Amino acid sequence: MEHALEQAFFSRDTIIVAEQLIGCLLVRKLPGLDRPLIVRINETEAYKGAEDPASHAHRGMTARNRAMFGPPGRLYVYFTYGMHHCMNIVTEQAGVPGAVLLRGAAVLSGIDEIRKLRKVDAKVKDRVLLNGPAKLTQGLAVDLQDNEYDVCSKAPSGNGTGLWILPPDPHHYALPIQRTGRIGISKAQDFPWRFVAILN
DNA sequence: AGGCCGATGCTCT
DNA sequence: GAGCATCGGCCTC
Repeated sequence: MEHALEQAFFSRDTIIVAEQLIGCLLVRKLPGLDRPLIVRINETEAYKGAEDPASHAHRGMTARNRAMFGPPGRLYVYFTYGMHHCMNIVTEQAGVPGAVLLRGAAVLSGIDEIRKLRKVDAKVKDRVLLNGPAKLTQGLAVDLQDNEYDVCSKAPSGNGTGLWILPPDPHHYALPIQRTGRIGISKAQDFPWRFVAILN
């Protein structure tokens, strides 16, 4: 394994982290799989604290959003709509809420296992397998058990579970990035805090 | 290609 | 009790 992104990467302004996570590789190790699942992040959104009306942390810390106030580099996973999970990487510094929602990715390795986890039939195209925040968590088997997991901790050896992030592949051209308003929210839709890789 | 809607249960007021 | 950082199916254009 190459060296994963360290805490210093995440301990910065949430918007910077959201933009720089585009093109990074998300690596997921699952029990019983000899090879990790690897995807390239292509859509993110930044969420902050009191100044962000759309953020779970807008009105302070609660049992659910506690991870957003903790140290950077950990996961903030929450359950929504009675059936879906969404995953964030915590940013800023301990005591200052912030997180980047991972909204979409392209599969680089482990396509068969990811298709199985997504429970899709053979007609579904690779391109749409992980193009949504709840599809991403389902396809990588991330749920509330992973809340507050430290993505900067050492990857597990053997057949344990782990998750970490690698910088963009240096052999790959940098992806052009589009910046837009966040989607799926009812407040602060004008904040341009969503980043999307322009593919092809 | 895009809009509407139901599913389904937790969180916060 | 209302709303939800969603998804997939079904409908119309």
